[in-house]
Amino acid sequence: MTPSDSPPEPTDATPEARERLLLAAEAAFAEHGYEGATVREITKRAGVNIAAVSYYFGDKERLYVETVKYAHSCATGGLPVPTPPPDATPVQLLELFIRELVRRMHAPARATSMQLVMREMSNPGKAAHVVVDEFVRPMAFALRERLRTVLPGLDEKRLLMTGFSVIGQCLFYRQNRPIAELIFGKDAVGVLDLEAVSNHVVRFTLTAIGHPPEGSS
Amino acid sequence: MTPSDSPPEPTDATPEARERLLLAAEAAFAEHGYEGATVREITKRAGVNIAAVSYYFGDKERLYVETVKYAHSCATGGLPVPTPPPDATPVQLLELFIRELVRRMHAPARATSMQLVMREMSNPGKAAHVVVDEFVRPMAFALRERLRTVLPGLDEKRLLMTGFSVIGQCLFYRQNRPIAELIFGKDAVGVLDLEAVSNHVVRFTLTAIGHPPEGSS
DNA sequence: GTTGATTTTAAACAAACGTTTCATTGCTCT
DNA sequence: AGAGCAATGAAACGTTTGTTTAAAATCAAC
Repeated sequence: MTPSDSPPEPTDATPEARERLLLAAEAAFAEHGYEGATVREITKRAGVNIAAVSYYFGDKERLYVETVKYAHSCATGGLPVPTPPPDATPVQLLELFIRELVRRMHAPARATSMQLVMREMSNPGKAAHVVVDEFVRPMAFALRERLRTVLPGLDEKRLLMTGFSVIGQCLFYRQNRPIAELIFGKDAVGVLDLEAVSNHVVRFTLTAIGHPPEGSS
Repeated sequence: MTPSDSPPEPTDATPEARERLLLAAEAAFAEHGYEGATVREITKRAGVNIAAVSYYFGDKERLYVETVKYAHSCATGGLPVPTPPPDATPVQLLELFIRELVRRMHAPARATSMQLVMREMSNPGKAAHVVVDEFVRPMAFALRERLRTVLPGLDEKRLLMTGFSVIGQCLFYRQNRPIAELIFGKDAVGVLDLEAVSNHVVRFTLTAIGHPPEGSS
């Protein structure tokens, strides 16, 4: 009958309707959440018939999971963990890692993708473990190992919290920018671009762990 | 007919049905969000008739706004901004402020209240500006002023980002605990209680801004 | 040009949604 | 007791939801 219940397979000859559906679903789910977004709105925005979601994905929930995966692959651009240059001190490695972290959070091109992924992370559903397994956990573990190298002898508990301090700083600008703009004004927050933020987080973090950068005023 | 469109007034003789409705709505909205929670589920959990939401609040949206306000007042316990002791150095004032911030984020008794408020903050809707105006903005401004006292001469941009670094650390444990548990295990994150977190955030922050506490190993 | 599979379409489905109606209850005054 | 008002109850309202149906359209292969 139809390739509905099991995905039509990434046979690489996937029709373009499927892709447009994913694109529209990404925007809708990112903006209104799973329950807030309707399949009618999604299919309308994608320019396909409403039955297409059943045809290509089976139902709304499987469309959502596939959309989160799709958004995640778009947001990360395929890069797993940033590859460090061979000759670099542990502190420099940590700094590069933080800059990469901030870059991924900010990347304006993939804003909606990131927004959807973040939404799923705030309220972990059936698609969360996929993103965690193949993206977040490797990043978190890599950060912890780099911190461990810089801070040998620190107990696991404080090591974990130090990592959370780094991630917390980075996540803030992604998760709470609307509120920050509501408090301090759109202009005041708008000037905090990628470079300003990453410079600040690097300086703040390195100073906090006892390895202040050179020109730390 | 009924006191529906305008609230029945806090005549202090408010019936107990209204309160139960708010309580049930708080839990439902916190767990499933605005669109995900249904008035049937709420009224069922509250043990009242479905028409009660129309009778007491007019419609679902006004119930939601009132619930967020209610949750906010519950979460903050009525305290506006922590009152500092008269004899305290600027750094001590900042430390006390951070500890208060962490305490408010953690407070397990008001967990659902805080969860609902945070959910509204992540996706600002019609109830966000109320919470921002009478709770978040005063806190944010107070934090900035205390940072300004400790760090005189720092330009506004970096002052803002320093505040975001503090808030970002505190928010992390509230907004991303489920994901953190998914990554590192429930046990590893569970041991990070209020005291451990506030001690860490204080030490991390004070060190980062060049005022390390005494016993900073 | 016809066959057969794949994709798209319009229409309909039952279920759940928020909301309203109206009758009924409980209570307080006179 | 009876009138007036606040509160509750059961049932239905019209929409919108996700999903399905079956016919029409598109396309490749023979």
